[in-house]
Amino acid sequence: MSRNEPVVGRAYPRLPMPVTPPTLADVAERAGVSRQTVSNAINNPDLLRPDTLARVQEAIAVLGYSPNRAARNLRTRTSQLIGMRIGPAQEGTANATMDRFVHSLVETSREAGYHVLLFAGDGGDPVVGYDALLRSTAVDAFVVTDTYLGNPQAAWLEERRAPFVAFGRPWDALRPGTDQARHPWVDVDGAAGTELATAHLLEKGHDRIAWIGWRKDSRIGEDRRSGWTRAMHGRGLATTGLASRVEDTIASGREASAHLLGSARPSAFVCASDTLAMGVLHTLGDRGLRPGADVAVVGFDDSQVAQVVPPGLTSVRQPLEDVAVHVVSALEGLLAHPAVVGPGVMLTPTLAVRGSS
Amino acid sequence: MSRNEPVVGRAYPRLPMPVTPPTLADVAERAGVSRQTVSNAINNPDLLRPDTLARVQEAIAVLGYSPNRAARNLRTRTSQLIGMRIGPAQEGTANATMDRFVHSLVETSREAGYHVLLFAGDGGDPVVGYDALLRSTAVDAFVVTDTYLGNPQAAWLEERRAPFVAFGRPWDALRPGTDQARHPWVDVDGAAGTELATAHLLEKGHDRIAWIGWRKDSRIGEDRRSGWTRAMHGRGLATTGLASRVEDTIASGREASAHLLGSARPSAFVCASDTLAMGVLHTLGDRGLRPGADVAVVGFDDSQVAQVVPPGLTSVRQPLEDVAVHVVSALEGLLAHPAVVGPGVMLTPTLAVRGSS
DNA sequence: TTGAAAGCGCTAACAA
DNA sequence: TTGTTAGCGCTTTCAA
Repeated sequence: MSRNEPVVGRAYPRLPMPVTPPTLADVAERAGVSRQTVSNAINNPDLLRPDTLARVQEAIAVLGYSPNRAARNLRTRTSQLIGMRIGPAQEGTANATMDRFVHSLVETSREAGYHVLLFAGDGGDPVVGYDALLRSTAVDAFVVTDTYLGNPQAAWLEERRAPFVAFGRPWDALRPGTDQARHPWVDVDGAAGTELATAHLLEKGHDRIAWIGWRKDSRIGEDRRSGWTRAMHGRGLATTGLASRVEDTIASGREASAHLLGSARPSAFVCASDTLAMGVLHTLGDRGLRPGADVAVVGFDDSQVAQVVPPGLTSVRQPLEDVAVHVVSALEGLLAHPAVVGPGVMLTPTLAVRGSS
Repeated sequence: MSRNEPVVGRAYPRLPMPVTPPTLADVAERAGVSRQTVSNAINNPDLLRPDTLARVQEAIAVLGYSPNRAARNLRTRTSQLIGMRIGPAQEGTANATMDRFVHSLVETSREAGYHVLLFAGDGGDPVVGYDALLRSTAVDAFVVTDTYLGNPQAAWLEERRAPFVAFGRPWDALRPGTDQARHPWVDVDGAAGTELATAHLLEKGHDRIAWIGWRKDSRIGEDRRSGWTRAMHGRGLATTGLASRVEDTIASGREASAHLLGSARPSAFVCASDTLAMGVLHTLGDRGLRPGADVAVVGFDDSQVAQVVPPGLTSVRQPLEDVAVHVVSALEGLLAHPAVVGPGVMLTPTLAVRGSS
């Protein structure tokens, strides 16, 4: 029952686009059939006799017809649009996960017949943007990417029965008594990533591996931290005095690493973000230490920064292309069967090894 | 004549959102007026008597009404959507101009009552994405960002009389006999940026300043290069042997700078991109030279990479927020008066000075 | 397998 | 100042 886009024939000389695009009626007249038959040719081609179908398709090709979106949307009560909120660009950090994800989402959505509608967050109330789009039925569903902030969006959207898929597990929105969330979600196993990073450093012979992460109230931060402790403890190594929890800024990473180098004297750092890892690189630069050769550093996110900074920053890479694929397929399931909420999807990151380790 | 979004009252207890959102008719019934009066209350509030308006607004607030987008779009033949093609994320480079621009565009569009619809480029024909959206009247206009590649999009869109504004001057699409383009455009003066960068280095006492730019067939590259030569020649300094034209990759920048350091022995580099500048930083790292202290480096784009790499990469910054503002206002002008094409807008970049110079 | 009728929710034009 | 009528272009009945 796929909603086929009209096939644009190559053999037919296409008429120049008139001021107002052709409608179903124009195609019907040219093909000598009724409007419904043209509609069927597009949406249910199996219903037509082959010769009728061919005649209609020729008319479609010649006229360059494509169904008017607004009319179709009005009639079918869909928009083929996925809404995603995008915050202001984060300058002065290495954070670009969302940008990379947007690219993947756009590509994946296209294959599913959807476009991505971007909207800005209102400075004050984070929910107004969602509300406006929802009330006006401007989008079919949302992709929510900032569940981790403890934002009320997920709960708010659930209450409205608004279709959405979260990129980020529902840290505290599980159904009572189950491990099932009320909404579909896709996430990347951060702890597995940092465990991978730590194991990599252990293999390289490091045994004093420090952690620089986010403040304790960050669920993601604590999750990523747990991968480091798990790997260390698994080797019987202590972590006392080797951890630091700070803001996600270059300056904080710089300070934390300077402090740790003076106290616990680690030979390697695992960081909760590339931003923090870049802070470590600053400290090494200040002290004339060489990343990789003197002190190993691993970041998280595999940002452009990690890829291009000399001598290359080893970093945990989230499979954002796969995330997008799972998000879109969850979205399709959600729109097809609104009542059914499938299980969450947890993906495993990889490690991009570069000069810094 | 502004198309006001309905005011959401705080004083009125909002009814829970029903399964199907309220329509104009629901509001009309509740307010005891006709549907047209409700429509006027939203689109032409001045036409209503204050007490009627208040009654309607109360009903709107209580019901949480917002006009159905599809119906409005169908009737007004607009979509309040701006289409923008987004390519795949460029990994392994420092190029993120488009991402930063998208953020700015989304924010600016919102103020003008538009949303941004992102679509992916078909690998083969770059025009199919535009074509599909145009034929189905899914967007009101496009923002085209890759005119510089010599892509046929601008000409193609012009031929279709599709409304669009280009980010990037029309390098070879000027009207015959004039310096006017056939379409509105906004661009940043690259030559002014590199001239600024070169002048900055000259002030710092450098006189052997090298250029690493793109291949000669890149109009943007040659434009940026001209700012460097202008500044050098303006001080009576020769540029012979100080320039290199390569691919826009880290490796190319690395090789070119290594070669130049061995031949012309420059004390500073001006680069056509942050990617190339990062290549220079790689070479300096290889040779134990300190950016800023031993050799100065300036990039172009003020990417995240420039901002966070130690000791900070001085870089030419494009005023993308302003670009977005001018693009959106050109778009509004275009949609209001399709026949009139205003003059292009050229903006001046600034220099973000950091440790590398 | 094809066609006729109805209506999605809104706004423009006109009438009262 | 408010209400009535018509119709944007499409798809979903239902009838032929």
